[in-house]
Amino acid sequence: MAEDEKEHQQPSSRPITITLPPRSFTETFLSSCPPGSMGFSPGPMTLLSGFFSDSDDCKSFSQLLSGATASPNFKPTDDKSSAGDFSRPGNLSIVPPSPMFTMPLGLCPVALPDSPGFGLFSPEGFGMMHQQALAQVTAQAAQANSNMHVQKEYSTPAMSSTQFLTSINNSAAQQQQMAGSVTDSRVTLQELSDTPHSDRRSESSSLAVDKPTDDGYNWRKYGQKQVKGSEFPRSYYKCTHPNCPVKKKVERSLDGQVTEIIYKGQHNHEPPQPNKRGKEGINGNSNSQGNFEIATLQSGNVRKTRDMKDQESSQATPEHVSGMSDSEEVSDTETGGQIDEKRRRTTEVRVTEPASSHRTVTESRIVVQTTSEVDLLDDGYRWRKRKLLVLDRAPFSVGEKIGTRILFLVNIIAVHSSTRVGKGYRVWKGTCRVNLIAWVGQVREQIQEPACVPVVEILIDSFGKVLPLLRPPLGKRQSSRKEKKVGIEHVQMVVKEIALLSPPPRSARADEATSSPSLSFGFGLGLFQPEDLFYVRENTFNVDADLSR
DNA sequence: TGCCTTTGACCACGA
DNA sequence: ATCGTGGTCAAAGGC
Repeated sequence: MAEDEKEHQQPSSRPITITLPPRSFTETFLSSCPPGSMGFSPGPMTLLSGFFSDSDDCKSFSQLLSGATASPNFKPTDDKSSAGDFSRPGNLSIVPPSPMFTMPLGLCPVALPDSPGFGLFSPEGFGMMHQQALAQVTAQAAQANSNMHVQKEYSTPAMSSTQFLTSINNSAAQQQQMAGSVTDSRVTLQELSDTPHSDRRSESSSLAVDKPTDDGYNWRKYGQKQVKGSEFPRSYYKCTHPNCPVKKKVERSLDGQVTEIIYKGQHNHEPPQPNKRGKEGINGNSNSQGNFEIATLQSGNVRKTRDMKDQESSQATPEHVSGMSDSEEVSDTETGGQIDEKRRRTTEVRVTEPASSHRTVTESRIVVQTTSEVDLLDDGYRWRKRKLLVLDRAPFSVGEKIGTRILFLVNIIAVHSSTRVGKGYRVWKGTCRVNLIAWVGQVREQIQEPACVPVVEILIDSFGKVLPLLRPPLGKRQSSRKEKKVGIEHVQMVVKEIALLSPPPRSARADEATSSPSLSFGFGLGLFQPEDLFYVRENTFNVDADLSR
């Protein structure tokens, strides 16, 4: 890179956004999925709506929330018995599982392949799905598809969700996630849950700045260039698999944060096994980034690029995710190497800057990663951008079916207090802006261990990547065979709408955001309802201090 | 030794 | 035809 270019590089201040698929797609997708059959995590809010379609048609996020809170089953969790020793702030409401929709246990949204609505997880297209999905963001997201068929695919050795997530995580996180929250969780869930947090932490910390995000595939960098209009250099990667045409462009800020990822093409192979992957694939950093990517993909952030306009090839691509008509059959008979790249249909999963804070779910972009800089959005408040948050799923012990649980990934904008409720767990009280991801976690069996219910740990490495902590406090874990990890269907949603429902406190006002020394920002994940206030001190995320076990 | 990154040069495309 | 820009190549070097 030229020196002058380097000089132009500035610390990252660009948030990562995810481009969501057109609403029409999600709607179509949702409508095609029978209630209760969704086994993946929806991505965009519209997907979430779809989940509720059996009881409510296409409700807005707010409506959904309202519905959730209004549910007969809903009530603030003031019963500590349901939360173990959690000292949950009074206004930190926990939304009881709702019967609105159910999901098969163990299904991981993101990894579910072969969804009618999403071609991403088709056996042949899974790889690409993964990446795209990554793009969609795991944590966030996306996750996709969903039906029993998907479940079946999901369980196959070739692409178990765990593997998928693992590869992704190994390379990254869900938040990604938020978008990071984004997660294909399947992978991470298991892998991460089996990995000591401390280890993960260290791994994450070692992430090389210029390593491509780990999305389960191996990449070779073949170029880097300073692109006009972008303050960060763009790196070009090719999938190292022979004849695989997939490429991706990654833009990173100087501090290594991914600001944009664009995938092109479709893998014509399955992700390499974890043990065969490059170093990158197994380090924590990769994980967090991978999650991010996954999240992105899951969120359905696949969009056609300008290249698509003249690409007539019918090669299978994740276009289903991007809103292509189901009728658009894709024949995956050509390999990337055999196809002129310029002729191939290109699908990009892009993470770009968010536009307006008022954008709704129907809009195509979601912020999945941000920097710590304070940005003035157009909603009258000043918000501090945070980093990618990728979460997988929460640990649940299961008992009898109780319904659906909704988890929202929230962006804490002002922390009033945080209470440590057991080792590794903390309940935050504050004002949140759920502008990143929303997850829908479905718990079909009654939670036997209250401590596992309401709180989802969040681990953030030194790079600001959020890694999912999937296990309940060790002391509360149940070794019983009855204990299962219930996959939380990840739904990437634009939750800004929630912020509107719950105006930021004065402390969050733009005029105070930068002047108030007590103002902190962070991420939190929890059961949420519009009026809830979540406060998290930024230092709450200090892994060493709060998440060590 | 193989794989990967770096990086300047080159190419294609559109205005 | 020229220029700007994005994307790719490929030699050199690093790990």
